[in-house]
Amino acid sequence: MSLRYALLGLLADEAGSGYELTKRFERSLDRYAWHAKHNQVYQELNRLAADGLAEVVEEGARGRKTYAITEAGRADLRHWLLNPPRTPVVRNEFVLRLFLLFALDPKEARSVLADYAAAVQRDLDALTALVESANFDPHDGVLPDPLAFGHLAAGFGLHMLPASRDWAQWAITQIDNQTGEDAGHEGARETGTSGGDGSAEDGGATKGSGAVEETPGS
Amino acid sequence: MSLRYALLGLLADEAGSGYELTKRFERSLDRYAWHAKHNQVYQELNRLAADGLAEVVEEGARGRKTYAITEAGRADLRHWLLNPPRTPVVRNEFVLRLFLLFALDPKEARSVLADYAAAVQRDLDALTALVESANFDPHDGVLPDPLAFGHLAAGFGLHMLPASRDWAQWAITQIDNQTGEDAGHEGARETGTSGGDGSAEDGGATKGSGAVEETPGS
DNA sequence: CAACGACATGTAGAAGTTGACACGTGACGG
DNA sequence: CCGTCACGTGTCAACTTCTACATGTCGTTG
Repeated sequence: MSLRYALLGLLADEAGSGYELTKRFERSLDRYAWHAKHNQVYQELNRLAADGLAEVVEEGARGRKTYAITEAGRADLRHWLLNPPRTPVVRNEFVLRLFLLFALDPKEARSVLADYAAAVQRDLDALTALVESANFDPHDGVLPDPLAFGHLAAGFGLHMLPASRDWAQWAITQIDNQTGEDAGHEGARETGTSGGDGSAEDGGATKGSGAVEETPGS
Repeated sequence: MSLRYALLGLLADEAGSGYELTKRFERSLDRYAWHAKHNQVYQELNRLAADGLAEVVEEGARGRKTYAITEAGRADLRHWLLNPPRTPVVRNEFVLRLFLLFALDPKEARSVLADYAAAVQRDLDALTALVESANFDPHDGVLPDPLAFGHLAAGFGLHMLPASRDWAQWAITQIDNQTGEDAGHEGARETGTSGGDGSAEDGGATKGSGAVEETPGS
């Protein structure tokens, strides 16, 4: 049912057509919150309209239909937002891959982590640039209104991306410490596999006594 | 196909039965990486065996079948780990809900955020306690081996949970600033809705000029 | 030894998601 | 005015996941 509420949420922000909503979906929710394809969006909009939670408020060129949320839709969305389930579903193929890295040998795992950290850094740079340019088109990214949809999402990225990158770098130091300790003959040299560019290297951190360390505290 | 690789990953760590793998799944992958139900696990194990990626190495009491990964399975997993897709799928009902908070009025949104921050803090406390008790049963959580599965996952939690909590607190200050500025008559009082306990309140932070601020830098 | 709860594995149908394809429209350049 | 490309909406079959149900076992307790 999450897709339904994702769409109701977007409609609560502003009415729009399937095509337009698909684009907004990709811009805002897709990365961290929820993924959906355009055909799913169209189908769900039809269902939303059938259930009276949204309605067609305009029909334009090329069969374009603009949907708006109804009062019933707002009430339903509100109820969903205020009643979180005990165990929400999380599916993240990124993270899954990272968690399973132990199945590779250390230098391969190190390479994947370095690539990941670099990619996260690129995302972060892009987001930072977007946020700092502070006066964007409201339809193109973050809104100036601090309560608005894009603002919360941007803040989320600005908090989570560094943490994600730092974790990857921490994991790299764990690997380096490990290979340096009990396999000192092939530890910390350039890896090469899958095009790692080494741009995510971390200085320091040569301790490491076995337990989890060097993590941000509570 | 992610479930398939999640299971191959767990099997690469250690052989196990469907029941046991389901438990390991819930303990390790479920929270951040991938969610699956027990019946899905059993079905996928059958398919894995049919495809030669896993095999039954032992049949015990109560029809219990212990599966182990095969060489083909290891190769397949390795290939998957080393070849990430351009756009992995992310679905997180938690985050979706948080992103759509703008559809509530400020005090309700504030309450949900406070609840969320408190819940994250509880998770973090639990994880910290687990990690600090440093000598757990290897089958019960984090392994002492720094490269091992649970270790990377625990480190992930220790990095991401504080960021997540901090984001929620940041969002709360954004709401407080907003309501304090242009609706000063009903801004920062106790909310009550859905049982917020206020334990995640943040002192300070009364600035706020419209753009995204007070976020960890690059 | 009967009852009971945790263990352990599964099936069936419905709902959600994916990937590929299909088809008409409007704008714009040549 | 013709081709082409982005726009815009949709269908369909295959696959994945969810909810609910079904079935039997082992160990413990009364």
